[in-house]
Amino acid sequence: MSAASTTSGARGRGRGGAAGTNVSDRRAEILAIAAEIFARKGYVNATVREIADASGILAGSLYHHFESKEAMVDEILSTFLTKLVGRYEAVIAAGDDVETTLRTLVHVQFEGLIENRAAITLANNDSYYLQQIPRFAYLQETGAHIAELWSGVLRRGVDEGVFRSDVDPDLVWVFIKGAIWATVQYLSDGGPTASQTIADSYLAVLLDGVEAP
Amino acid sequence: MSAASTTSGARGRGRGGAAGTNVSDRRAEILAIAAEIFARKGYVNATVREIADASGILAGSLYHHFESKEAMVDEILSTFLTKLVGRYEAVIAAGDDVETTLRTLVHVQFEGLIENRAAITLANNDSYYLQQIPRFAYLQETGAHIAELWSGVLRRGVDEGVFRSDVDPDLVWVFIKGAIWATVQYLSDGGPTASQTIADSYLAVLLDGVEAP
DNA sequence: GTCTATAAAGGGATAGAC
DNA sequence: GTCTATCCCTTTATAGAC
Repeated sequence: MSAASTTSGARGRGRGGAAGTNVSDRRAEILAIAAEIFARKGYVNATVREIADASGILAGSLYHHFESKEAMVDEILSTFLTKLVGRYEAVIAAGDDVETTLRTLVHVQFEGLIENRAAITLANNDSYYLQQIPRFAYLQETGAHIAELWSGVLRRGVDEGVFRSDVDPDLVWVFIKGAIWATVQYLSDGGPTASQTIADSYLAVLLDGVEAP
Repeated sequence: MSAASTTSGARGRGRGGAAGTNVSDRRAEILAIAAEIFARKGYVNATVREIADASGILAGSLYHHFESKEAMVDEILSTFLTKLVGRYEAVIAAGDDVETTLRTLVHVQFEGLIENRAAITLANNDSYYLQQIPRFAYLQETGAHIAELWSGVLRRGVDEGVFRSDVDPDLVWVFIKGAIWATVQYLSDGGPTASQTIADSYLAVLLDGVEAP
């Protein structure tokens, strides 16, 4: 997580402007473009020339804004993950009953799906490779932390007799994560269905199963 | 994996082959090594030099066996997919009742998970990118065909009143596929649990949900 | 803040010797 | 069937002009 604050930075030359179009806006703009390209072509296959091109500048000029290609994807992923973990923790801290907590977590997960489509696609497709780079070790750590949050809720549900006890909560989290993240493709493949509807469909299947009542 | 120990020795001309070592064996051997490397590092990031190295030969020599790097991954994926589709179709053709068919499909899917770990990881991580290359257009077509097979079974179950009718079968297939394929990572991350057990855990959740009875 | 120009490295692939 | 040697291309990143 510390990676978020470590981003290239240092060049923050007294900026901190409060209003108006400033460096941060341009940075954010380029970063959003980069995220889309990373998501579409994969991190390794996306080139800085493409990103610069899509941003209307030349490749060399990118390095005025970012330290490196790695720094760009680092900022995209760490920003997204920090936000996501924050939401999860807030939901859990709210202290609702365990089924409500699970329902809310699933909704949060699905909402994030659209809002952060590019970052999630990127995480989906390239985490495995990026994790091998020391700089991105936090991906695995954060993944483990998120798994802990979810399976903690599931375990609590088992303890309270709300959820079935014959299936390993860690494994259930793997199922949930896989199922939800897989819908990213479904959504971008033209599915017009709102994320709320899909979230409810998933909750129906997750809580009660596919068998007819 | 043990191939790693043969690193670039290059002088290993022993051939130690027992009787019957032929071209096809060597091809298959190299292809298996390539699949592991593709799975571990991603298609784009894996280099032909690495594959050659792990195979105990030099990069140029690979081209005696394969036309190109693309041809290697093509063969890995198409072989795997052909086999997988064949199994699905056989299960469906068996004509069991719809719940049994679904159960068997899930088991087939999980069995393939271990047997074809490398190919599935590869499909998981790199399909998205590879699909953009004309040569790999069949990945999308085969994916659509597989989706049809599964959601066909699900639809039949809905028609027969065995499965709930309030959730889109296409969407359920996305959930199922995501959940099962996500366990690849779980399995290779040291999970010793046999695929049978995991398959049954998933079926329990899929059919009846996580709520306590 | 962007451009021109280019360095430095690594990639896939080929030709021909053995 | 493998090695030697190498070509050609693309990539990330840098230096300095404007």
